[in-house]
Amino acid sequence: MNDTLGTQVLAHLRTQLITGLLAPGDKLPLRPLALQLGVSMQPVRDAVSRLVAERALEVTPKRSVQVPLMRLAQFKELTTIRLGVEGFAAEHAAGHRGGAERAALRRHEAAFRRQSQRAAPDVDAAIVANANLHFAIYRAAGMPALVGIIEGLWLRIGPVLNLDMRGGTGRLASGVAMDCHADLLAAIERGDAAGARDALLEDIRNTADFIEARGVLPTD
Amino acid sequence: MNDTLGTQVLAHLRTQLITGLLAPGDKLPLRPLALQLGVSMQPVRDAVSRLVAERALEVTPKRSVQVPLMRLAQFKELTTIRLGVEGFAAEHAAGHRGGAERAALRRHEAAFRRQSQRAAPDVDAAIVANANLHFAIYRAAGMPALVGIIEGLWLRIGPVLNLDMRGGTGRLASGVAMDCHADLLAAIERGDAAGARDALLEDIRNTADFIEARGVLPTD
DNA sequence: TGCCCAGATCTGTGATCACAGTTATCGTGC
DNA sequence: GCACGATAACTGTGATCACAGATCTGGGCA
Repeated sequence: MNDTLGTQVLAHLRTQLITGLLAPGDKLPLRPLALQLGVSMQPVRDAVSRLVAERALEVTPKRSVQVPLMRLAQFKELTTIRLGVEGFAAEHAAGHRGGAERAALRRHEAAFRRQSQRAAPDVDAAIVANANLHFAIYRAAGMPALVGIIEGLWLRIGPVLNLDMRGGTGRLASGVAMDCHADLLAAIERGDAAGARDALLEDIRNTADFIEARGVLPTD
Repeated sequence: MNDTLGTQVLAHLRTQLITGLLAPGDKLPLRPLALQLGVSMQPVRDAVSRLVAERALEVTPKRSVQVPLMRLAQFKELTTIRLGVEGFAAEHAAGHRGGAERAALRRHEAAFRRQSQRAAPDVDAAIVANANLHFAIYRAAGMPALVGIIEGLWLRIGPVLNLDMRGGTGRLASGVAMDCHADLLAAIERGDAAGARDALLEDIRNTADFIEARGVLPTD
């Protein structure tokens, strides 16, 4: 049942959104999209409809589907929510210690660190490793519904965050994310809920501050 | 643009879910539903598709759409998430004090109290007043995206909570919810973020404990 | 050369049909 | 009377057409 065409189209669009391959403002007309993916319009309608429900896409009053533009205020709001919700998840993840997940955590952290330290980082690989690390932690909280909520947040903020990283602004090389990840893992491994939360909050805040400082988000 | 048929069907189904008129396990076949609402299958497909995206409905492997059954573990998980997310919203609502919203808050609280104190409460009115009160608070936090997340949580847990209340189990008459609401409003009016959070958490916990004690949720 | 208005083309929405798979029902055989 | 099997009705999914409204394009006028 998960292999319907609509579901496949959905997965395709989700990864494009989260990895920043689709930028805010990009139009997604149904018919050309269907043609490009080799399916009829109906599965595309289903997938787009679901993403519109999660506000990962929007249909404008002018009858066109696009990746929502994000104003600075909305970015700050989503960041505040992320601090609350993802911080909450990190606390619980540290509480549960993530048993079997520990190895995966270390693997993703190493993958991200490897890209950060390279002279010419593979941005795609870094983005994927970062997402894998974060979601491995969130899953360790043992609350699938919470992971779903966080996925919704990433779906909305992903185009902004990763479009920026993809632009090659050198944030990766700064290594601040790397340090946060190290603190985060250490806190989780010693079962320090408050420490894990704080490390994660710093990671989120650093990223958000960097984006905001670039001043590319419209203010009105 | 908001007045498409699909959006109208969506609104109809949402209220039915939140108010407990649709119970877990209820089937929602597209064709009969379309016939009943006097529209074609397509708008119903759109609406159902969006609710499936929010996990407020699910399509079984056997090809039928239904309100998801909820196991005790899932109920507890959703309750934990509500404690985290709605508590977070209450904190921020108290921080912002909710200026213009204060009057609305008191009005909804009064409406709920009125029904609770009646010998024969109007369950529908009480459910609506309770929802209005909670969401007026969440809106006061000034984060629309957060309100959307909480709506998603209520959409999933509403069928369980309000189906129970609708069953006439006398929880309304006990007056515990009433007391929590009073504490909650008092805390918000004096700008006490921690107090507002605690009062809300107690409200959520009381409700959840009551449902769990009834033992109607399957454990496997 | 610059502006504006019509027609062509594109947009999402709604409706309808075909199809494969499931479920229910009813008749048949024991 | 009961179990079983075929068939009919129903399920969501995919495809396609019609339609109203927005957008783009190109030609004609000032």
